[in-house]
Amino acid sequence: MSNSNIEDEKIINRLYEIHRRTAPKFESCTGISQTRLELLHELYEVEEISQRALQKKVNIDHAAVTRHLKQLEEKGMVIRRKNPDDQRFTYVSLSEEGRTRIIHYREEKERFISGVLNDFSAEERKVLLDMLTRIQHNIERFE
Amino acid sequence: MSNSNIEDEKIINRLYEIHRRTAPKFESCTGISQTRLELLHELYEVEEISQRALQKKVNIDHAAVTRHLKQLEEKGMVIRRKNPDDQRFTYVSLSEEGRTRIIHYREEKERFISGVLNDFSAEERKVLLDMLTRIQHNIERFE
DNA sequence: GCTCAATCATTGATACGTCAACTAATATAA
DNA sequence: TTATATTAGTTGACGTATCAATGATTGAGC
Repeated sequence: MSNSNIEDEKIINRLYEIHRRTAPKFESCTGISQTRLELLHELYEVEEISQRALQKKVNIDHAAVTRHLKQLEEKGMVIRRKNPDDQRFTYVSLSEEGRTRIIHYREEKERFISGVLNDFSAEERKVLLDMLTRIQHNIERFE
Repeated sequence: MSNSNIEDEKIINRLYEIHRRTAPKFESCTGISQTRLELLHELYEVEEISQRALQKKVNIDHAAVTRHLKQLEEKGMVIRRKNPDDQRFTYVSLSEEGRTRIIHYREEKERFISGVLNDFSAEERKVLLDMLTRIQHNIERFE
């Protein structure tokens, strides 16, 4: 196992560990999970959207989207209705309550992110985002 | 929601998405999950170690460690035995088969990592690892 | 020596992601 | 128009992480 790759390995391991340790703290800080907030945020930006289109935006599995939205509906955060013109589609929108509460969530998220990146200069943030984007592309190209 | 934070938000979202998309591909490429390979790798480096010490090294929850080791034991990859001098401790070691098979896993992991970082210069890798390490520290300091 | 605290391991409940199988509705093409 | 394919959504099975509760063993203080 060559020497240079030990460092590369650390990169991959760090990426994994960062995720594992971020997820619970994100939720305890903001009061909502990252994925759910992302869903709400997409809904915040539109009037109404089909589940399918929403799923494409957040890019997680259909099944997960269905379950999240079902629970968000139970909590009164979102509203779902079938498209009368094509009953296959379910349209989703933020409820009034959802639209109110997301503001608070987003503020907490901002604070959380500020903490995570607090010692990063603007330039560093740019470089980091660029690198992560490249990694993401590299991963897509597998198989 | 201020403008600069949109970019910061992308960083956090990328980190999350990278993990989500890496995990399944890592496993399909190498034939084993990242966490399990990490466990095996720690075992590879020692003769025998207590579950507790192993857990501290890989830094995931006790419960997860127990379950992984139980399954790895069922597959004949590791051997577990109680410490006769202190029955609270369970010692774990790689079986012969485990010791053989990890070599292949590690090779595949190396290939995987090479793909993920293929367009990164040595300098970039260094910078990236440094940044990720800083992020990790920042996350630890929460709450 | 006996009780209480500490430590390791296990198990249960929960959360969230994947894939695969299925249902329902619509589009296509013979 | 009727059979077939496609598309959206749901559900089930599974993997793996977390936290909380429990069991078992050992250590410490009285």
